[in-house]
Amino acid sequence: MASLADVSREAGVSVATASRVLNGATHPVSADTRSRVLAAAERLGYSPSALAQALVTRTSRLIGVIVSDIVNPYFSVIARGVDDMSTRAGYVTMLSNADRRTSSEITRLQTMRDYRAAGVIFAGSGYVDDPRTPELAKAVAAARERGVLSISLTERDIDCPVITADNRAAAYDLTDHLVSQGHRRIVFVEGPAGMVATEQRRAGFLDRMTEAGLRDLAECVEGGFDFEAGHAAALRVLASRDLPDAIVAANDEAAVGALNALRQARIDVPGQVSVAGIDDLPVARFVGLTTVSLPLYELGAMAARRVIDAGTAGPAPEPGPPVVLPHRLVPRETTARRP
Amino acid sequence: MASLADVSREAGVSVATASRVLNGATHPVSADTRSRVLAAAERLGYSPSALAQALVTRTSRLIGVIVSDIVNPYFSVIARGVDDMSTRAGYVTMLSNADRRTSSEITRLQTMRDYRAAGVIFAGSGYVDDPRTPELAKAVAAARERGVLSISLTERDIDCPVITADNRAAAYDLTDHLVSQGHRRIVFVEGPAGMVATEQRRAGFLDRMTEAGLRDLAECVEGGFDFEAGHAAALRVLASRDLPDAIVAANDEAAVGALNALRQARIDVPGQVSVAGIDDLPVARFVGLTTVSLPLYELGAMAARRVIDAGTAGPAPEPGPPVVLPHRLVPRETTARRP
DNA sequence: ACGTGAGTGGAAAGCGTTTGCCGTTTCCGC
DNA sequence: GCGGAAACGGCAAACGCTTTCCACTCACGT
Repeated sequence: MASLADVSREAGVSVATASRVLNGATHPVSADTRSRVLAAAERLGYSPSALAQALVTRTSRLIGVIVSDIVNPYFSVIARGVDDMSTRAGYVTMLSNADRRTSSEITRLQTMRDYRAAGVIFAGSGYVDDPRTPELAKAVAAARERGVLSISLTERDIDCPVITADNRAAAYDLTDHLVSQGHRRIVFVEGPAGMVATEQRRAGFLDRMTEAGLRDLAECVEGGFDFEAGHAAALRVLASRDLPDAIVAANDEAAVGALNALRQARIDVPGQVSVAGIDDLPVARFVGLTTVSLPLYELGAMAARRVIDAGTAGPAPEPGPPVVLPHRLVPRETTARRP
Repeated sequence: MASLADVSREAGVSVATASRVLNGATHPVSADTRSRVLAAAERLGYSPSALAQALVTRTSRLIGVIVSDIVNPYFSVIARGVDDMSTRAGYVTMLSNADRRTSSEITRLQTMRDYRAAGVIFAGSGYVDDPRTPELAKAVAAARERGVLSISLTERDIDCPVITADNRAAAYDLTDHLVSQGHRRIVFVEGPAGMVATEQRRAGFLDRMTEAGLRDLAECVEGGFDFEAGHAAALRVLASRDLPDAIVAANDEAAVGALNALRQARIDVPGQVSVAGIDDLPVARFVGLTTVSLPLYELGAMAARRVIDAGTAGPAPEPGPPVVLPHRLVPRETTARRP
C-alpha cells in the first residue's frame, strides 16, 4: 500500500516531484530524476489513491448511470455503452436502479454527487407532468454546482444536455412500414401510462395512420413495456372483434408477449396478423421480430464520451440542442405484406 | 457546496463537534449544541464529501461487481441483487464488464481498489486451468491488504469467500427430472469450452445419466451459452440421426435457441422432443421453458450483504466454507412425459 | 562581472473529513 | 467542601494527493 510519499522517499525526491513525473505534469523534470521516480514506483507497486486524487482535484473518474432496472435489456444495453466508453478512458461506472421513481433518481444522483462523479447519466424516461421533476431539476442544478455534469437520454424538464433517440419518429417509421405493406386496421399496444416515451410512440403511430387516412382504423389499447402486458393486450384484441391486420407494440418485450398470445391462439404470424415492436433488443432477433433499432448502446457511449470530454476540455458549452441519434427499421419475419 | 467547516462556523462550534453530531459518534455532545449543528447543516444543505470520508476512514461505501457482460440477463440479475442490497445500506454499486477476460478482471479490480471499494464481487465463472488465475489471486490479495474484500460467486482458485450455486447439482436435478419422465436418449448441449461452469453442468448431466444406466444413451455436443450456439447445436442434432428424447442445454439462452431450431423444423416440443435449460432467466418464463432456477439475485444480494457486514462488524472470520444457495427445478411446458 | 531566464526541485497549503488527546466545566458522592 | 469522574468541546494530526509559489543552479548575453 505504497503512497506517493513512500515513492518519493524511495526515489530520494520530494512528493511534488514524484507527483509530477507520475502524472505527466507540464512542470519540467530531468530525465534522470524521472527514471528514478518511475523505478521507485515500479519497485513499490505504487498506484495512486483515486480518492485522494479526486478530493484534491475536485472531480473523479467516476461516471454514474441511473437506469430504471438493469435487468431490462433496454437499460443494460445502455449501461454497456456507458461502461465500455468509461473503461476505455480509465473511468469507472457507477450503476443505480431507480425503478422509475423520480424520488429514487434524486437520491441516487445525490449519492453520486457526494462521490464527486464526473457525470451522471439518466437513462430512464420521465413521466408526463411529474410533480417531482422540478425537484429533480433542482438536484441536477445543485450537482452541477459541485461539478457533476448530468446528461439525460430522454427529453425531460431538466436543464442538462440531452442525447436521445426519436421515439416518435421510430413509431412513425414502423407504422409506415406496415402501412406500405398494405395493412389498414392496426392496433397499437401502448406503453406504461404517463411515461413520456409512451406518449411519443403513440403519437408517431397515430401521426402516420392519420396521414394515411387510416385514423379511423387505428386503435390504441392499454399495454405496458413488459411481456405480460403485451400478452394480455393481444388476448384482449383477440377477444373483442375480428382480427386486425397488424399489431404494433410500444416495445419489443410487449411485442413478444403479443406474439406468444397470438401463436398460442393458433393465429398465424405474419400470415394472418403482422406484429412489430420497437427497441431491437436481443430478444427481437431471437424471435425474428420486425422492429425499429434504437441506438441504445450508442446513446450510453456517447453520453459517457461527453462526460469525459467535458472533464478534459474544461466546462464546455453546456447547453446546445438535443443530440438525436438515428434509428433504423429492421424488417424481420413477423411482418409481411397483407394478403 | 457547504463543507463541514462551513457548518461548524455557522453553528459556532469546531469542526470536530460538527463532525461528531453529524455522524453519531460515541463522543457526547450536549443537546443544545447538537441541534445548533443540525440546524446549521440543514440551513446550508450540507452533505458530506464521501471522498473525504473514504480517504480518512480508509474505506468507502462503494461495492464493485465485475461481470462478464451486463447485457447478459444472467449477470444483470446478479447485478440487480447487488445494487438493491447496496442501495438499501447506503452504498453505491460500481459495475464493470470483463467479457470473460481474466486480465480485464484484474484491471477492473485494481481500479476499484484504487477507489478503496469496500468490496468487489466477481460474478463470472473462471476457466479451467486458466494460466492467469494466479495473477488474479495475487491482485485479490493485494486488494485485501488495502481493505477491499473480494467475494466470488463461483469457485475459483482465489483466496476469498465464495457464495455460489451448485451447477453440478442443478444439471443433475434437471436430468433427473427428464429421466423420471421416461426419457432415455438425451443430448446435452455444452457451454463454452473451458469454463468451469461448463464442466460442472456437464458433470451433473453425466452423473445422473450414468446412475440411471443410460450412460450409453447420453450424448454431449458442442454448444455455448448463447442463442446461436443452441440453435446450431440443435440443427446438428437434427441432421445427424433420429431424434433424441430430450435436449438439455447448458443454459436457458442456448435452450431457447435449440427450441427455435426444433420448432422451425416442425418438430413438436414437447410432443416429440423435450427441451430444458438452466438458469431460469426471464426469457424462460416467456417461452415456457423447463429449467432450473438458480438463485442469481440472491447470490448478488448476499455477497453485497457480506461486504457490508464485514465493513461494520470489523474484519470478520474471512475464510469459511463456500456458501451454497439452493436452486429449484421449474418444470414448464417444454418437457413432458415420454410417449 | 552581473542581471536574466529557462530548467529543476522542494516546501507547504490545501481538499474535507475523522479522531486521539487534552483542557474545562459540571455534577456527585461522601 | 473536596476529590474525582463524567460530560463536553476544541486542537491538530492525519489520509494521500495536486499545485502554487519560491529557491536555486546554470548557461547566456552584455
